[in-house]
Amino acid sequence: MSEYSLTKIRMQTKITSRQLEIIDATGKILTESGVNGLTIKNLAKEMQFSESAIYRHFNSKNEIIIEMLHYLAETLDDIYIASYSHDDNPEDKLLQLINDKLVFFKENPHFAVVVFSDGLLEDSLKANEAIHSIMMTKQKHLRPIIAENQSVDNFTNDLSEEEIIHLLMGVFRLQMFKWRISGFDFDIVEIGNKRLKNIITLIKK
Amino acid sequence: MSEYSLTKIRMQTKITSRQLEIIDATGKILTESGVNGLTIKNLAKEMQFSESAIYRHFNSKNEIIIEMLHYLAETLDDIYIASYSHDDNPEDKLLQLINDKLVFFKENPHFAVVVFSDGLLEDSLKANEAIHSIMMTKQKHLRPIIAENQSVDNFTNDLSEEEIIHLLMGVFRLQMFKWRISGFDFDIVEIGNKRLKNIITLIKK
DNA sequence: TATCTTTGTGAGTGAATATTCACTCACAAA
DNA sequence: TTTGTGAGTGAATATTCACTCACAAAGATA
Repeated sequence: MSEYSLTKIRMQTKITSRQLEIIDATGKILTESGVNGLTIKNLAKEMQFSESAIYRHFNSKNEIIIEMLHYLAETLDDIYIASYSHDDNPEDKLLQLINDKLVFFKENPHFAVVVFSDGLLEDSLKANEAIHSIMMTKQKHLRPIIAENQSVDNFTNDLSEEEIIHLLMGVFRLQMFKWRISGFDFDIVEIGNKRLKNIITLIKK
Repeated sequence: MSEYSLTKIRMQTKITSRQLEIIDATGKILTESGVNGLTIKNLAKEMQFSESAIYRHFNSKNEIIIEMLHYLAETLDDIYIASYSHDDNPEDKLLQLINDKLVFFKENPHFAVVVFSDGLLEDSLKANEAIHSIMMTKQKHLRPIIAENQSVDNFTNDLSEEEIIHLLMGVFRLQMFKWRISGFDFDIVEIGNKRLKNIITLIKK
């Protein structure tokens, strides 16, 4: 395997375990109290140490958010890679990919919040960048699977690859949004998989 | 001030022209600087008068946001009502409805931001309520049109009414999101209508 | 003319905010 | 034994926040 295999080139933003804890706490606060609740004070309270200690691990509040988005992007990339199998038929590949992603969000609901909260940063440039990168990651993994399904005539060619991806992402984003504003009240894995089946019903030849 | 906002009882929250200007400015700021950029100071700067003058027209910052959401909900409702025609065939009704909505957002891009920004308020109760109401409004108008299309066998019955609506809303929300982070760089009416055609291709019998 | 009413202002206020400061302290390497 | 370090602390900082209030200009009204 080449050292420069596409999927592996993301640089290891080495994150300490403490930093990860803080990122988790950030997510938790965002989940419970929204954007305005995310203050260093609340973060310190959640971490059960002083406000100043936060700055031992991050240079600024913005950095925390950006690091969180990067971490999420990397983690999702890993999930997509892990769920990839050469053996399955292309439709099962899609089912597997989506299911794994749903399970991840079920287990880490606070990340569901972050994906939708734009306007998190004053300097929205870097945030948009990070959010964009998350969307691109998903697209990167989805694209070949859709293409394969189309080429074996399992999915329709009435819509382009890109259009089908948009459809999928739109439906899932909305479902995640509903999940979130419901207070994570239902089983996102179950409902999410149902939505996928719905779409497959439509795009299957 | 009693708020019995069942679907039909839209009380005329009489809004002055000055208030509307402030609401517009609010949307503009949200678009450009995100949630954290929305301060009374910035609002005053945008309005080109003093901070205290804002309080001549609204009692609090929260009130501005809530009033903005109400105004948006009412305006959208009006648009839906205006676009409704008894004569058209059910598919054209859908095309018309979506097109009118797209045109509205094209002309008022800053409102496109608001729809996605939850966590706008600390006291998120009323805001979430308002956002929920906007989504319900759309659903209220979409539902009978979808149902009619299904009942005349123009749209598939493989998916329920609700599932088709979810599909539509998901696809449009994502498209609006892309529009927004692109800096409103493309013609949302054109692309949006294309997306609708895509979906119709799939759900048409 | 005299007096409301509306809409603006400038100068404040206390609270909250992110960030910095000087400082401990346990621990480990030299 | 000395020295360096990572990880914590409480107090202090400057800034920003939403909001208040006494006051003024200008119409409308009486």
